[in-house]
Amino acid sequence: MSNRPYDPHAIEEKWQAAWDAEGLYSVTEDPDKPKKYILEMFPYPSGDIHMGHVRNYSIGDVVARYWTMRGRNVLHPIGWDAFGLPAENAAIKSSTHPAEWTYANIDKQAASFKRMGFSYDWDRTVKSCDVDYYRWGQWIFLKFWERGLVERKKSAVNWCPGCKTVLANEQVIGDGVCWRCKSVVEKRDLEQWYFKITDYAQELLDDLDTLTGWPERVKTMQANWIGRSEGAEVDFELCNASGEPGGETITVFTTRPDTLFGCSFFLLAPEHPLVSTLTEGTAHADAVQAVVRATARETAVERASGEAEKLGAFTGRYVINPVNGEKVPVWVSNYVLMEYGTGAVMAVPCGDERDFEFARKYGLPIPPVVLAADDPLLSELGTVADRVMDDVPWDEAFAGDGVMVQSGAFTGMAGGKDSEGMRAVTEWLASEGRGRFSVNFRLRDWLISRQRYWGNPIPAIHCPVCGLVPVPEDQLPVVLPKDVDITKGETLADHPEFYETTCPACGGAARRETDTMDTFTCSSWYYFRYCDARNDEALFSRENADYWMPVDQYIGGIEHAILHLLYSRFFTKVFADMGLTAAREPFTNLLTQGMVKKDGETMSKSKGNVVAPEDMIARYGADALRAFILFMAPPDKDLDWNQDGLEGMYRFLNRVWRYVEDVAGGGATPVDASDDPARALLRERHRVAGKVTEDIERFSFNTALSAMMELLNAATDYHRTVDDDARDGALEREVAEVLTLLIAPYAPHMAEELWREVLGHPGSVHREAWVTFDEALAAADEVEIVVQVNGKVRGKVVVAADADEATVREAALNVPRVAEQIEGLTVRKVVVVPGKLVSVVAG
RNA sequence: GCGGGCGUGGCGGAACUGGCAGACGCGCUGGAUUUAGGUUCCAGUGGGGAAACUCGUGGAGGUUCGAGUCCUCUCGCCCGCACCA
Repeated sequence: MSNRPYDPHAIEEKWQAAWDAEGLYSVTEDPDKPKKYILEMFPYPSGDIHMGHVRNYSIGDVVARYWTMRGRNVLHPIGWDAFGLPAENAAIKSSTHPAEWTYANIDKQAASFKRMGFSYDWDRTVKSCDVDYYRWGQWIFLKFWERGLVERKKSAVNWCPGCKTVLANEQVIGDGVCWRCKSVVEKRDLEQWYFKITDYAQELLDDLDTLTGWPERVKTMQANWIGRSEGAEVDFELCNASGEPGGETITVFTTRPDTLFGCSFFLLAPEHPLVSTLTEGTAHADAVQAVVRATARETAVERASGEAEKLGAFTGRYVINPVNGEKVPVWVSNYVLMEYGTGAVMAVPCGDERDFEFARKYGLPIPPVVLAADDPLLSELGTVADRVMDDVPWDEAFAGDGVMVQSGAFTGMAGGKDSEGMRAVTEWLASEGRGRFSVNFRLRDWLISRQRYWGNPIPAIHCPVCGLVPVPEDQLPVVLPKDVDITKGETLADHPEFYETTCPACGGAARRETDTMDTFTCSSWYYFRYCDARNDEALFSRENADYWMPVDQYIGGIEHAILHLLYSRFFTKVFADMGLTAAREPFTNLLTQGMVKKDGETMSKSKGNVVAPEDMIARYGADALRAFILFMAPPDKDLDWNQDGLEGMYRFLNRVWRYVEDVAGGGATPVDASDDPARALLRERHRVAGKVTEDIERFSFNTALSAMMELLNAATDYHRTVDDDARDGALEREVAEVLTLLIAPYAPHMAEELWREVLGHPGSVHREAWVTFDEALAAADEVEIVVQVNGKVRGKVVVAADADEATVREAALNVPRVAEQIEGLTVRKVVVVPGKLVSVVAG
C-alpha cells in the first residue's frame, strides 16, 4: 500500500462535492423508522462565521451523525434568522439594501458551513426574510388575533435610543440595557402591539417541571422571569377631598394579607393615573409633582437597582383599610412600580423592609402585627386584639413567619406567606366582597411591534371607521416593499405607497400598519417550518409535525435562556391549542454551549482578538478544527482558544491516517488474538468503543476523543513492539475500521476517505452502522488490586478477574510490602472491593 | 440581598454511583532519525527527597477502612435575578 500523506484540503473538497451530489444528508419522513430531530439555533447572518458558530454547529453535527449511524431517521436542518437591525445599520453605513447585505452574508455563511462539512439537509433551508417564510409569520399573527392573543394598547414601554425602536421586557437585560446594542433603555408612553403571553404564564411555569432534559439553570431563570406570586387582591375605598368615604375603590395586590392590620400608609406609583387627579390644584400638588419628576429622571438602571433613595410625598387623601375601617394616608413614592401588580401598594412597615425604611424616613407609624416566636414583645402583645402599640424597637422589618398580634379577630393566628392567617384574612375579605385570592405574575405581555423597516410587516389596517382591522387571510402576504430608501433611515411609515390602502371591512380609505414584528417572532416557529419547509399550502402539515416534533436535542447559547426559548415555548403551546401539533413543548433536551473566548475575553472586532475559523480551516482543515474545538472543553463550559492545541489535534488525525494506511491491507484472516498483546489490543478496541458511545450520549466529546487517542496509542504500540510475522493483521485492520467509524462524526471527511478509499468500502461511512462492542471482550481476565494499609497504598497484586474475596484477601496480605507493614500489628479489619482494592486496618 | 455554578500540575482538562488524583492533549526536558530547521519516533514530566518515603484537588473542621467526590463552616471568582409589594 502506497502511503499517501494526509491532505485535508483535497479530501474535504472532494467529499463535500460528493456528498452534495449523492444527496447524502437529505432526509424524508419515514413512519417505519424512529426519528431524531437534532437542531442548533439558527444563526443571524452577520457575515463571517466565528468560533462560536464552529463550536455550536460542530456539537450538533456530531450528535446528528452519531444518531444517523445508530439507525435513526435524523432531521438536521439549517437556516437563517435573517430579519434584524444589523442589516439596516450596514445598509445605512455602506449604501446597500438590507436584502442585498443579508443574502450576500447568507451565501457567505452557507459556504463556510459547507466547508465545515456539516451534515445539513440543505433542501429544508429557511431564510426568515423570504416572503415564502414570513408570510406564515403573518398568518400566525392573524390566527393569534382570532384567538384573542393579539392586543394593541398604550403603556409605558422600553425605548432603545440606539435601535430607535421599542423593546419587549425580555430584551432589556442586565442593568436596563438593550440586549442587542447595550444602550440604556428609556421609558416612553406609546401604543403598541402585544402578544398575550401572560395567558400562558401558568402553563409556561408548570411545564418547566416536564423539561427534565433542560439545564436547571435555564429552568430557574425562566421560573424567576415568570415570577409567580400567590396572595390576595384587597379593595381599599378612596376618601374624597374632605376625607369622607367616597365610593371609589383602589385595589392592591399583596402576598401578605395577614399583615393588613399593620397597614399604616398607602402608596401609589408616580406614574399612576390617579396621582394627578387626586392632587391637582391642592396644596400637595407641588410636593407630589416633585416626586413624579424626580422619578421620571431616574434611569432604568437607578430605579431597578433598588439603590435609588426612597422619595415620597403625601397626596392629602386617605383610603379606608377594609379590615378595621381605619383611615390610611395615601402617599406617592418612587419605589412603587406601575408595571407590577396594580401600581398601588398597601404599606406594612413592620413586615416589609422597604415600607419600614420609608416609614422611618417620613416618621410614619410602624404598628407591629406579626411577631417572631422569640420576640420579647410577644408576652406583652400576644393576645392583644386592639391597636395599643404604634412603633417597634427594631432596626429592620420582620418579614418571616410569626404570630399575629393587634389584628382583631385574627390575633393569635399564624402569620406569614401562605399561612393560616393569610388564608383566614383573605376568606374574610372575600366574604365581605372586599378582596379575593389572587395570583400575580411578573411576566408581562410580549411587545412585538418594532418601528423598523427590515422585518415582517404586521398584517393590520387602521380604519378611521372600523378601527383595527386584520388583513384578510387571502390577501396575505403583506410584502415588504423593496424601494424604501433605508440609507436615509426611512421606514414603512415614510412610504405612502405602502401604507395608503383601503379598509377590507368597509372599503374606505385606511392606513396600513407600518410597524414590523420583533425578529423573535420569526425565530419562535422556524423549527416547525423545517418539518415541512416547502409547503406553500400551509405553515406545515400536521402529519410532518407529528412525525418530527418535538426537537429531540436543541443546542445553542445560554443568552437565549429566557428570550427565544420562552417565546418558542409560548408559540408551541398556542400551536397545540390551535390543533396544529401534538407537542406542547418544542425542545425535549437542551444543551447550552459555552462561549469561545480569547485570553479570557470575548472575541470581537473592536478588541482585535478575533480568530477566524476560515484561517484555521485553511491551515489544518475543517476536520482538525471540528475535533479540536470539541476536545478543548466540555460543551457547556466556556473555553479559551489555543492555537497550539489545534496543531496537536492535526497531529492526531495524521497519526490515525498513517495507522489506517499501514494496516488496511491486513484483512484476509479472521481475528485471532490468541496471544497476550493481541488480546490486550482487542480488549482496548472494545473498551474504547463502549466509552466513546457512552461519552457521545452524555456530550462528553473531549473524553470520547481522548479515548480514541488511547486506542490509537495502544494500536501503534502493538504495531511497533510486535514483530511483523507475529502480528494479528486481521485484528489491526479491525482496529483501523473501528477507529474510522468512531471518529467519523468528528472528522467526517477524513473518515470518509479512509473508509471508502483506504479500507475499500463501497458506501459512505456516514451511512454505516455504529460500532458494536462486547462487554465481555472489554473486560480484563486479570486485574491489578491496590493494597492499602491504614489508608496508604503499600502494594499491588495481580489476581484473576473472577477471583473470590477470600483469594483476593489472601493474596493481598501476602504482598511482601504489606506483610512487612502489618508485622507485629493486629489486623482489625480487611475491606475487599472486588476488582479494585483491599484495605487493611491494623494497629 | 435571593438563586445557580465553579475553584484539580506550567496550560486545557480527566477521575460517571466515595476506591491508585492528574487519563488524554498542549507545553517543557532528554534522546533517536534526518540533520538546515521542521516533521516523525522513543523516554521523562505535580512538589519535596539519594532513597524508603512524604506532602498534595482554594482554606479549616468532620463522617469513613478510604474523600477531589459526602457533611459543616469559610475564602475567592463567574453567571442570572433583584425596591416584584
